Amino acid sequence: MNKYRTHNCGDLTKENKDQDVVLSGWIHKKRDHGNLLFIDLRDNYGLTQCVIDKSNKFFKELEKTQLESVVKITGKIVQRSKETINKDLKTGEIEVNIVSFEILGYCKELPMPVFSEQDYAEEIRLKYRFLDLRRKKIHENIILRSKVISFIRNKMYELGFLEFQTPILTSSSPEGARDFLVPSRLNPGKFYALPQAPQQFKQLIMVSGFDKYFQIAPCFRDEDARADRSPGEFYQLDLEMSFVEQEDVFQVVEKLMISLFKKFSSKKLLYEKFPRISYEEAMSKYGTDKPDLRNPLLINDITNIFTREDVKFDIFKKLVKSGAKVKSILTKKTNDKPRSFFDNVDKWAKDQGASGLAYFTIERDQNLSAKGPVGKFFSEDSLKDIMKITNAEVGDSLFLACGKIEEVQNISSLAREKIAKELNLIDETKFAFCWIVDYPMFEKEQVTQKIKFSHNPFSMPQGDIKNIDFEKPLDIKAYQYDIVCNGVELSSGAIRNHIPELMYKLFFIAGYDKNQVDEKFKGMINALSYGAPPHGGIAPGIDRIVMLLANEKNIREVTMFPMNQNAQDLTMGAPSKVSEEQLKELNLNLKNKK
RNA sequence: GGGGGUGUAGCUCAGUUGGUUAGAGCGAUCGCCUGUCACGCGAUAGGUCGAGGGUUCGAGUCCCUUCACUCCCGCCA
Repeated sequence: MNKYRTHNCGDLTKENKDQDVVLSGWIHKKRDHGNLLFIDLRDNYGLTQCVIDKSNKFFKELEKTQLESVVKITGKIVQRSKETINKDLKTGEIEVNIVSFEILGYCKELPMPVFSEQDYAEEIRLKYRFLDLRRKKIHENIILRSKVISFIRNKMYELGFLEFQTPILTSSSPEGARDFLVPSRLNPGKFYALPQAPQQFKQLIMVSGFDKYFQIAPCFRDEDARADRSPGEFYQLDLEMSFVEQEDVFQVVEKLMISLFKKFSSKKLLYEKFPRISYEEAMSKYGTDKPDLRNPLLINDITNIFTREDVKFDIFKKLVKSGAKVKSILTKKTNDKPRSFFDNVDKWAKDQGASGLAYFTIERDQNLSAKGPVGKFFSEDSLKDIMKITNAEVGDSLFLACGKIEEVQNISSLAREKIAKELNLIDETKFAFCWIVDYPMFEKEQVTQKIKFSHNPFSMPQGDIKNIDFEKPLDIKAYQYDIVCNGVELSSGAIRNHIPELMYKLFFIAGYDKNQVDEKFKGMINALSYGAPPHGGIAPGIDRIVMLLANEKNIREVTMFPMNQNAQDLTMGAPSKVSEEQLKELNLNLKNKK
């Protein structure tokens, strides 16, 4: 028999009554009646109420034992009387009559309570992460994460994929995020980099003939944090497949996501075949390439309205003349909304750095008219045209943003989200997946006006490879795609360019000659020259998937030992100083010694 | 690098227009209590009001500087 327990704290029921049991766990809560003491004993599996009274010689000692101490309790199961049953507890029909107990791990006074559903400052939570992780919600999130990863592994094997590890110490890559560097002792003055993603390795795996690869891969990027982005490290479900087209990748990912989200959430999937939306369409309808399709609001371009003689909205007309665009967001049946609703949205837009949002509501007496501060600028005819473009009806309202195309897309995308929230239009019980496809291969850099890769330089351009018009690089689309769920970008992926000659041509457009490409991507280009299969893949973010499933807004709620915003691990005290000896061995000198 | 928010007891927070000795709940300690499950009741301890400087007769409160945490922009092929 195990020395510490015969059962865990989650599995005793009235079936076990009269049995002698041993339980070990944490003292979750005490209810001390002076001569009678209830103890909720907790372990990973649940809570069990244990009782002791003053006739027991251990009573005084147990009464004084701190919460969160680890104890071993020996006792007998008794069935609770009907009035004392706790229906909220799996083990609520029984309790353990304590015979003896022993402290296995003493607990000092707690810096933060474990028994509480209150929110605490991140600082204290991260410093005492081991205590924080005992708390119910996050404990369950972490267990969920483990189950999700295990499910993904099984499913990927089922779909014919093999998991391979790729190096953690690798070479610094010239493009992309900032690298984490690791000095090499044996190669003084040289550095390894931690992989930003196993991108080149997974392509090499395809060239090596393994056909279908996946990995729950750690990725390291030295960039600033966000609520949904850990500083430093995160995990991807990295996958790559040979002899596939874009749709083949979609099939695999849809199968995985649908089964995963059905298993781990009670929320319904809005689409079982994820809509394919072109980048262009997404930008024009939603103002972003990560649209939340639960949000029914649509954006329309009504720039042309402001070239009409019978529209007198001079501020917008002037801007339009100098190249500005006007985007509208339609809200249905909002004529009964108070003025403050509209003004708050306008004020919010100004807080976002935009010049604000004009608005009016369409009414009809004898004639059509626009009500609102700028309503008077629109003729009846112009309103009819607006209604045609936007599908607006009498009683609906329109919010208008005007400015440079990038700015107006940005603010209308944010406004779409904001207004939907205000009007409570987002169905929180649904998951809405979609694919964003047909990304442009190149884009013009704002400042320098230079042509550069818009996403992954290794992506395959669309169309007949022999007939690509390299003279018009901005027209070239790539087999490059994103998967988005509820407005969260889960991943980018692509069919890769496995033809070195084509790669040189594309890199030339972005300003790299052959020698530079050979130098920068030595391993890749070389490998592709020895018989590379057509291949492609994607790498959905594990952390964000778990966030969606756990209904959390912050990635630290699904990460066991996250770093804070300054990329410090408060539990372990990382990063930390190192000794002179270590630096010397690595051939390093610190420039600014403190 | 920039912008916003927060910082008061171990924890979560209140603290009015600048005004006497800075409060509450939880936790801790002590006492009472044999059916609780957020047990109850009573008492005690616990504060560099993030730090520094300034204005003022007087600063938790106003001003300046600074630090920490957090959210956002930049960044994240």
